[in-house]
Amino acid sequence: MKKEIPKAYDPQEVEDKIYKTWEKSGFFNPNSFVGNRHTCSLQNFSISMPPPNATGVLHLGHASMLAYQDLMIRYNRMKGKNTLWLPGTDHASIATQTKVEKIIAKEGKTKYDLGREKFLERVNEYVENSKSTIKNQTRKMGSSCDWSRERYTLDDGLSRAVREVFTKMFNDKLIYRGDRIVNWCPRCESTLADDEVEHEEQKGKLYYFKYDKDFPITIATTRPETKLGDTAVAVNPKDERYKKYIGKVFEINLGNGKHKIKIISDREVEIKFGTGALGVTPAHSMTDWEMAEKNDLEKIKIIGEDGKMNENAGKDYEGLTVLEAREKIVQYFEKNNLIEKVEEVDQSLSICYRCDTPIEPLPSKQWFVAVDKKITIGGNKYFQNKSLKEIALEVVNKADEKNDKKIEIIPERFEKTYHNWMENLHDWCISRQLWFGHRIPVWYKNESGIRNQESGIDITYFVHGTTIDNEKNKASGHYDVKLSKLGIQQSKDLKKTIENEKFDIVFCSDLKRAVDSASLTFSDRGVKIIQDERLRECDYGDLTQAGASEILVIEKNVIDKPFPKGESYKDVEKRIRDFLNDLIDKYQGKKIAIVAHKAPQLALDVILKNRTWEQAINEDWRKTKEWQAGWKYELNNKFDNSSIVYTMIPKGKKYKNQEIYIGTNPPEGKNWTQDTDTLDTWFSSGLWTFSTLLNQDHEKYKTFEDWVANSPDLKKFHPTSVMETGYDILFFWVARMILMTTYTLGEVPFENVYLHGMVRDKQGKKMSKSLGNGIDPIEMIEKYGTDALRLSMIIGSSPGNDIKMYEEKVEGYRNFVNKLWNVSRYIIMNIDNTKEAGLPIGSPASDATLADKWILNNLNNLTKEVTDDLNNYKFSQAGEKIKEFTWNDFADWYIEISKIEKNKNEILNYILKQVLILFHPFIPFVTEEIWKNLDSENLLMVEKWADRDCREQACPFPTITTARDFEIIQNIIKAIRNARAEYKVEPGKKIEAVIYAGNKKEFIKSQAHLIKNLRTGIDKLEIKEKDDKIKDAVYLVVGDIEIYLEGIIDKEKEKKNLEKKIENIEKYIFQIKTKLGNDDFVGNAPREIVEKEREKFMESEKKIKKLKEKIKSLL
RNA sequence: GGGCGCUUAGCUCAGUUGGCUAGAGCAUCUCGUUUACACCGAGAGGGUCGGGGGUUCGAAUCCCUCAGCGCCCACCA
Repeated sequence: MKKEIPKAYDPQEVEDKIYKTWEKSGFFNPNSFVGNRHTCSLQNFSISMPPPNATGVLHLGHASMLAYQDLMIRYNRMKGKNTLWLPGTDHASIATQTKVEKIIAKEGKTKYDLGREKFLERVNEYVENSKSTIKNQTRKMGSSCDWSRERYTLDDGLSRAVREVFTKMFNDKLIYRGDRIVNWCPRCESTLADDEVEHEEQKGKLYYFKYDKDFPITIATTRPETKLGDTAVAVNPKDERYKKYIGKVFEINLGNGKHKIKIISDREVEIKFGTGALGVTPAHSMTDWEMAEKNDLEKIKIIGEDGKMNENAGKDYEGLTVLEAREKIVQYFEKNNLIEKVEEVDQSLSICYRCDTPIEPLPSKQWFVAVDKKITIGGNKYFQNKSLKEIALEVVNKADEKNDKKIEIIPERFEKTYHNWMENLHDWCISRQLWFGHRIPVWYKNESGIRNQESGIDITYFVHGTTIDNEKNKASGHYDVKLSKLGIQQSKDLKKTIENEKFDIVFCSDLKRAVDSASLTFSDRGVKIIQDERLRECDYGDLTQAGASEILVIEKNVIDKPFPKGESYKDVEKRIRDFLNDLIDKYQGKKIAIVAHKAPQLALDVILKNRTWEQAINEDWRKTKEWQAGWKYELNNKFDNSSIVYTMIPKGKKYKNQEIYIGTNPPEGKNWTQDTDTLDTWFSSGLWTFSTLLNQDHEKYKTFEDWVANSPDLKKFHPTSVMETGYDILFFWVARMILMTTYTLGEVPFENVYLHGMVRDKQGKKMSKSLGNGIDPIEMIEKYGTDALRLSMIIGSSPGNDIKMYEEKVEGYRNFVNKLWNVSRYIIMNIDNTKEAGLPIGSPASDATLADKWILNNLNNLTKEVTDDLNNYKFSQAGEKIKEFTWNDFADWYIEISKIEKNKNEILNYILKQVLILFHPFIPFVTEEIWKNLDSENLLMVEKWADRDCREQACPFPTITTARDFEIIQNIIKAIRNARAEYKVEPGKKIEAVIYAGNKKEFIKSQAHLIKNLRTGIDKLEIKEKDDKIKDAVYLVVGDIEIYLEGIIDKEKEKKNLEKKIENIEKYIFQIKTKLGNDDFVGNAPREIVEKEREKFMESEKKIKKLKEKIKSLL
């Protein structure tokens, strides 16, 4: 006994240490791994780790993905391949932004309160945090990925790749900007791609109604509120009821002004549904939009981006939420007796896949990727007058044998799913109105320096009422001062003046005079007043409270240079610009009132009216002089009291007229502003396999082509070997990578796709926080160890099928890991020579026992089968086989035998090592730790794989196939044990046995030591050739061998036993008899099969004869 | 509406191209302190392979059909 080894394996004690050893070795990085290459071919093997979202923590889904990938990586590394596993994280724009929004909501804030910049700071802070959590947890799983190559989708290099590809696609006319109906999530305030919309079955009401009394057709709808935007009614052309109306136009009024309804025909309309007539709402339904396109109908947008009805819906509805509007219009219909009936129906509701908010289809101007446009790209073998969709279909097509670079999906059935999805793919909307993500590399020329917006925002600016300071001609700056009596009156007057004006929202500066004016003017109007400190008066610093006359003189001097301790007009301009950009982000198409001060108003002149500061000040002076009384303006005729109306961007201004620049870097020159939209997360994820392999010092390369050509990793590791991921993101991600990569590089992103299933709970339900049925992988690791967790996810699962997880399962594998540990503990503690297997080849051959040959033979078969299985992605089978071998053959039989036969150090050591090698990719920690305890020089992680390809000598011992022979001995032993249990022989009691072995006598004799000593409790064993007399003993038959156990017989029991055995065998014989009696079977079945049946028949006949004889003798 | 998958022991699953009396783990029951391991060992019971039909000498396996469950896609207002 040389070493003290703990009785039980303690994963907590070893895992972190082992991981550190691996990391330190540098072997995660293929550049520094030279380990065992000499025996195997120098192929490359690479996997891009599907980037976990930079949000939250690792869940079981990640754990299973990591287990599979690490398994493949470790296997291939041991095979001697140049192996790279590249880790990273995805910024996951919408998921992350939603998450951070929720966090700041708890602080009572919205993203607008923070502003774009500050909000993004918060997001990045959050991302950094969860990134490090995820990284640590990835390590906990034992992942042997190359951390030196870790990437993040928002890295500099990866971001450039995004801009490069966007630009390239734009130049190839694959990206265009279109005014189309899109999926809009009112909560995220962003568009969504078609597949980011989920459908939920819901009960809904189907209303049957007429637009008005004179309208001849009843239509049915589940969304009455959208009827305010109807411009047609569609009927099936074959529908006799409505044929006469087709082409006619009716004028209706739903209370939002008159509009025309044209009766059109469309084959898509189902005659049997509802009334067979469909109200067409072009702006708010995907189907209707297409009909409108075909029929050239007007598209009236009545629902805004905030999910509320807009002015097109009419005065009664404007500002109402969709549901409020629904109620209201139903009331209207009821009042006017227009409703025929209301039906309960099941409908599918579209919701956002990130926040479950109902989706509004809206027309909007967005960026799209054209998937059906055929293009030709020089040097790209795929794109020769082909579309993205066509190539994506071609590349995943088993039937197409000619295609040399095709992608194989495992399991195969998902290729069908993929095709089905791809064939139905529409142009992909890639712009998002999110803040977090890659800004779209598009710049607009705009004199104001503010992003152009088509829908426009109306700003009505009110300077606050006269204050006490005003009356004294004092400059107030940031000093809080009260309104004078006049000021209060002015504000009240203004309230009356603008009585009929509707504002969506009011902003005021947070200084008292502005707050008071605003609340006097806008009280009781049901409009929200928001204070914003960016609207404050210019801070005049030391001049605050000085006489105004002085300010007037030197006002122009404050343009660039602040007064001491104050700020300049340029500073004011800056904060106002900032404020306006916020408005643009949130208040598209809204009418806004601002109540603030003079300087901010001048800044608006500068920004929106394109004045210089000098001009603005001069104009202001003129006005002031003209009217003498300080703070009244009448620049716009609309109001007669201190107001100015700005329309930030005129409505309907077309982008065609606008100068636009698309490129990787910002354009030269002034007044370019970048589009504030960001790109769909999946756009950057689509580049993941190659953007991560591009050189990170990208600045060196001026062109993209140059950059690509000078990235050695890309050459070496791309296409990646396997893409391992869950089937749930086949479309989101896998499909997009195929689209984007074949287009950009002219090669596929990966050669194989391995899809694993979803991890579910014991009942097969999805794990979720709300159900509380989730299992935390880290908790499992702490309790049972990483290896146990890994095994419990790999064994018993098949590709593409969901896997059920529960704690007992992990516990079971923990037990196995401990068993392996104890196997090694026994061997190490009992073996003198554990040094490297410089095993003298052939030396133990001469005295190799049957058991030796049997176990070695089994090990050889195991090695071959496991290698085959792993090559064919049959991970579960491979793992199960090793486990079975280890536990059953090795531990339960062979080690026990070694205690009897002795001197098996070399073989025990050899088998243990082979098992460790085979098992390492599955359970890296415990195997590495045992390996270390064997005083090995190298890490197991880089040990050569166990099969013939990697080792000169797969097995140093001669192995003859004697499996059958050993099984005879096993069966004899099992039969004796069985009988002992059945006859309740006391454990300690020794028994005597006689075996009649016929011509196997000598063979059985040679193994008598095993029969005696392997828990059979046999004291005296006689082995004879022929059954000379039947003794008064328990009788057993194993094949053609008969066994008598003496001294334990209970005649009644023995009789029953034998009878039962006879019964069973008779049943069996009957089956074989009918088979053999069937001429068709004998004539048609393969000879071997028939022969086997005959053998079985004869054997059973013999057996039954013997048993019958035995029964007779008992009587 | 279209497509896909699943249904094998009480539970979780194996079962390769049809061919050894359909297997394993957990659970149950009976024994057990033997040079590692009770996170263990020795044994036992438990299944008309969802139902029905077909192809075949032979079906858990291939085909059809029905039922139940689950998933994905789709513009049923």
